[in-house]
Amino acid sequence: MAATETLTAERILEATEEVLRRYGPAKATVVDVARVLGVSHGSVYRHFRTKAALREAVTERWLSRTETALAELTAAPDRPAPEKLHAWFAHLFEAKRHKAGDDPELFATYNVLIDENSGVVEQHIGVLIDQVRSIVAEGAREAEFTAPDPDATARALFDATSRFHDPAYAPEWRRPTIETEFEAVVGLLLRGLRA
Amino acid sequence: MAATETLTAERILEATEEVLRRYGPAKATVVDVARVLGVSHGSVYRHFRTKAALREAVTERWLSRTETALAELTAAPDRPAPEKLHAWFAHLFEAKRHKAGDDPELFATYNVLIDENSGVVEQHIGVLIDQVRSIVAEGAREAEFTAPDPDATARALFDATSRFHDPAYAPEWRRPTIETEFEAVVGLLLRGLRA
DNA sequence: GGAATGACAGATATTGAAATCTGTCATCGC
DNA sequence: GCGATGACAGATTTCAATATCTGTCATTCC
Repeated sequence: MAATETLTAERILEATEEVLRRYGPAKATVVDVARVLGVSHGSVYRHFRTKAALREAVTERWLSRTETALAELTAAPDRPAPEKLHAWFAHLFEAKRHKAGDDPELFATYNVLIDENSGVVEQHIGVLIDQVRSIVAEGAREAEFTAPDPDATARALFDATSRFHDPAYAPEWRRPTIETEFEAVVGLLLRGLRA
Repeated sequence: MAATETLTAERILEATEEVLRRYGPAKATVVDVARVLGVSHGSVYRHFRTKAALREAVTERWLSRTETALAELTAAPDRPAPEKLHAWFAHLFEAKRHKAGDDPELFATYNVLIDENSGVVEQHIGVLIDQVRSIVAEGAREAEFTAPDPDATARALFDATSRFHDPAYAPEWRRPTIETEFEAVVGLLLRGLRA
């Protein structure tokens, strides 16, 4: 009713994302976020203890969208594990590349978090590796993969494909040959997994 | 005879390396280098057209030491290709890790070059990939490897092991589990190569 | 004659003062 | 009573003046 809806964490996150998109992580301030919401910056601090916590929450939400999309792929039934694993990495690569290209400022925010050693990124990687582990274990169960230690194998797969999902390589993702290079690496890894 | 030997490019490189080691790439100046040599900075410019060229020459020399050591390994006769490839990557990892740990300032200089998109680094990578290609081709000849396109395969191997030689990951090379992770990745790749 | 010098202009980096921002909290208003 | 406010202190960033550095070149010196 009132022109001012109640101030929720969700609304603050929305506004923060908008401000980050517009100004980037270097210029965005908590006062900017408060201004967008038409409140004082003190009110923002009622919901997020620090600016870093706010930044983390935005990134967490942003990363969880990728996690969810990949989780669906992971859970898909009746699909051979090798094909599934290939599709999973291709999708991850595509998602990261898309984010780097279309949301450069939010992507930069994500990189700030990496430098800060925030647990959010570590956790994100943990979730992703766990999805890989799940596909590897499935492949081993169906005797398509040899993987004595699915956990270590999943991590190895993730490490070996770093060039295609680690933000440090984002500038290289525009090269026209990058798709071919991706296929060469994933092809080699899948061969290595074969039972 | 004279207290002052003639000023050669080699002597300048030596002095530059010393200065870089002491002050790091951010603080080292051409005047510092000249002071170490007891000459005016104008004399340094007689041998190197710009400061960037000097920095490049130092790094090139530094990188070529690694290239030479690995070339010996590559050329070793009577050694199975899989074993050779494993040793090659282990040696590269060890060399890079050693440089990052023992020569942090020179390592930082190397990273400056990467940001400058200097051809020196690209060339270094080219030389390394060519060595890998040579081992892969040898393995294919001896029917130990399946590698329809040794060049693409070499690049894929290099890409897949980025985490263990790309300076961007240097901070991670202190983790105690890194060796295990290296072995997991290389093991998987060697399996993928097997004929 | 040819290498070395050092004064110089323009570019880059440093510094310190002023402005802005973060995070707190006593107070306000519903 | 409880969330919102805005004044405030300390931390951080910005900005402009100052200092240093890079790269050139006319001149010096062997």
